[in-house]
Amino acid sequence: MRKTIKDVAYAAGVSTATVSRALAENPSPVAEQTRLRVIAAADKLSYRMNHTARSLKVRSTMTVAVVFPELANDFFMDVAEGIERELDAQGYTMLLSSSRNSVEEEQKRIAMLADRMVDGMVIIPAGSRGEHLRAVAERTPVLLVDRIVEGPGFDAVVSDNEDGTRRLTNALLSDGFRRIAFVGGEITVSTARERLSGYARALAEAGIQPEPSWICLGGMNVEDGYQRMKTLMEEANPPEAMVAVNLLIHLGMERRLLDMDGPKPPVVIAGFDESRYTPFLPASRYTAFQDAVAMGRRAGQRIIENIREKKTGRFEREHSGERIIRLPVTIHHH
Amino acid sequence: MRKTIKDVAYAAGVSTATVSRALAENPSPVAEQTRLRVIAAADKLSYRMNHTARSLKVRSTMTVAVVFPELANDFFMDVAEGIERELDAQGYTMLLSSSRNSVEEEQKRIAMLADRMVDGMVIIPAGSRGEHLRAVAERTPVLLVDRIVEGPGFDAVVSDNEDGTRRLTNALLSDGFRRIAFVGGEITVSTARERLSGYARALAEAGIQPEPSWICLGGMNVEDGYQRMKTLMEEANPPEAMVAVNLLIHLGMERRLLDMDGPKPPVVIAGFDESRYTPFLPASRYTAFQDAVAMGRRAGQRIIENIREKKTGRFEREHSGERIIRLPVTIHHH
DNA sequence: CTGTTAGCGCATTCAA
DNA sequence: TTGAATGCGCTAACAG
Repeated sequence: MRKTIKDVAYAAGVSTATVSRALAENPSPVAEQTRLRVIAAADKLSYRMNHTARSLKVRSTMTVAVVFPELANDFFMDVAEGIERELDAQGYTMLLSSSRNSVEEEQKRIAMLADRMVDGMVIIPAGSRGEHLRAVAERTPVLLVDRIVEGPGFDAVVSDNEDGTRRLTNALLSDGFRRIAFVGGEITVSTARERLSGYARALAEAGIQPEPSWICLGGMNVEDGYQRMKTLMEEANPPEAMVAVNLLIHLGMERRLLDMDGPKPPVVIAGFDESRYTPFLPASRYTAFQDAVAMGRRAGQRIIENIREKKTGRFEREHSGERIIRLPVTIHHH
Repeated sequence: MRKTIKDVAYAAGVSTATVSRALAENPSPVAEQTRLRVIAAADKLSYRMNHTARSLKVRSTMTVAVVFPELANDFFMDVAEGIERELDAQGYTMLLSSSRNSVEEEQKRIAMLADRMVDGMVIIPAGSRGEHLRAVAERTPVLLVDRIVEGPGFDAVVSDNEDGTRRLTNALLSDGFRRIAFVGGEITVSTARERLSGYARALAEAGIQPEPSWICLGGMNVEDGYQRMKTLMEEANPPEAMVAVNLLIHLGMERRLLDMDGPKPPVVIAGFDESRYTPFLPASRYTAFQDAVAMGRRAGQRIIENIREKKTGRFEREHSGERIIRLPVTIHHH
């Protein structure tokens, strides 16, 4: 059997209360001498605290749950790395799970995690609405990352998406392109919406009226990018350049180009996000780089702050309005 | 405050024991009528079980910890997806964390997770030795994935790495290449070792004696691949083809090719693993595909079996010898 | 079929 | 500075 605090108490010739005090993080009133005796006994027995029992008692697990739409996604995992580093530095543990791009699944996960008494949650929401988050958010600090949901109430750490596509589009305009398409995503997802907005704004500022066929919305996967590029290039007068809403779409577009017979059309793509493979994508000219790890770190700090505020009771008061942190993006030329 | 079992008992006019029985997964002896009353009371109060309290009592958290060297890695995350799906289907929750490629960190993580009473652990070991795993493995089922450690004692789910590089090399040989290099990894990592072995075996079977400079070992990152390709191509009589130990190395090699001035040398690469970007890598001709999600699923099943065996006491007995599952790899041509 | 009782391992009153 | 007692929320004997 695993040793308990009782075993240590017996071995050190003190009470369990004293052991608890001696082994506590924050200095408790214990004579230095007894503390040493307790510690000696503890590691002679290789005692390890039962974290579950402690959690039940102190009503805190020192755990932060992270719920992302999927795991196998470079951007998300960089964010997760950032979060974990920050949490770890503060003594928290990260519990990472996937909502599989389903709001329903997300809701289940969150409920289950709340049952497990996680101290806080960091969520990249699968959908655009946040009703199902509200209930849990009343008891547990919740922080949104990357995407926000409709209506107020949630703190968030996101990128300045509109600025990103605006600058991407401006870069293309500076290069002399005028017929610029936007290959986007579901308008329900905040990032997709904001990025569309930045594109539209840049064109408007340049006095260009986009043709309806230039704006392609819908799914955000590789296949969607492939199909849209196909459709676009089959037009009588196809666009000369395009802005891709994310890496998956971008990749799909490039793959379509790769699959085309005959001479490749000289289209140019400016897309959100980049990866180690970006140098190999022939049409890629500009990318809007989001520092995902940094975003994760900010999120980690933020959720810990919220957890602490809640503990000290300042939570309710200061949370009248939500705080949204917008991180800048960097435009890279290739 | 959150409702407890006591509140439900009071509302339903029964004892807490009855509530516990009525709400239990596995059918307990409760009159259907009282069960209904309890359930009604429970969701009128929107009661949710305190999972921590339950865990303390039943000494099981229904949680499996997964410790990987890093999170931002496509292969690992596909494995994680597979594990999670399987665990989820069986009612388990996955706790994912990173050892940051450090054995020391791995040990800390594992100890911490053991404190949290996880029911089992799935580990991709950061190092080649397993001493630090042994202690925890005596109390908690441990399963290795992708990589194995020295000495016996651990169940594992891995790929048939040797077969993979052997077939990769044979494919290159069939194409007429004779001067084939192996750009590998740390010999301490089992995958790297096994893959080297497959390459060497294929050459030996073909009666070819590799030149010493063809076998490049060491780090397994993009930069390492870059450097090695550079060195190889600076030789007087460089190899015509190469086998890459993994995707990162492969990528580094391609990048070096990309950076070279003048006409590109006509080298061909056969590498382990593939990604959505593989079609864009100019030198890539063959890949050895590992179904990472399937590997994860097998790992998930396996660890759950071990957990159940342990519970039923069969654990110690049947675990005299370890069981290593080797999954086949598929060779793809590009 | 149901209630009573007794802990799981720990932190924290309250006294001493 | 220390110990004894209490209970976090739940389940599992053991009676009835």
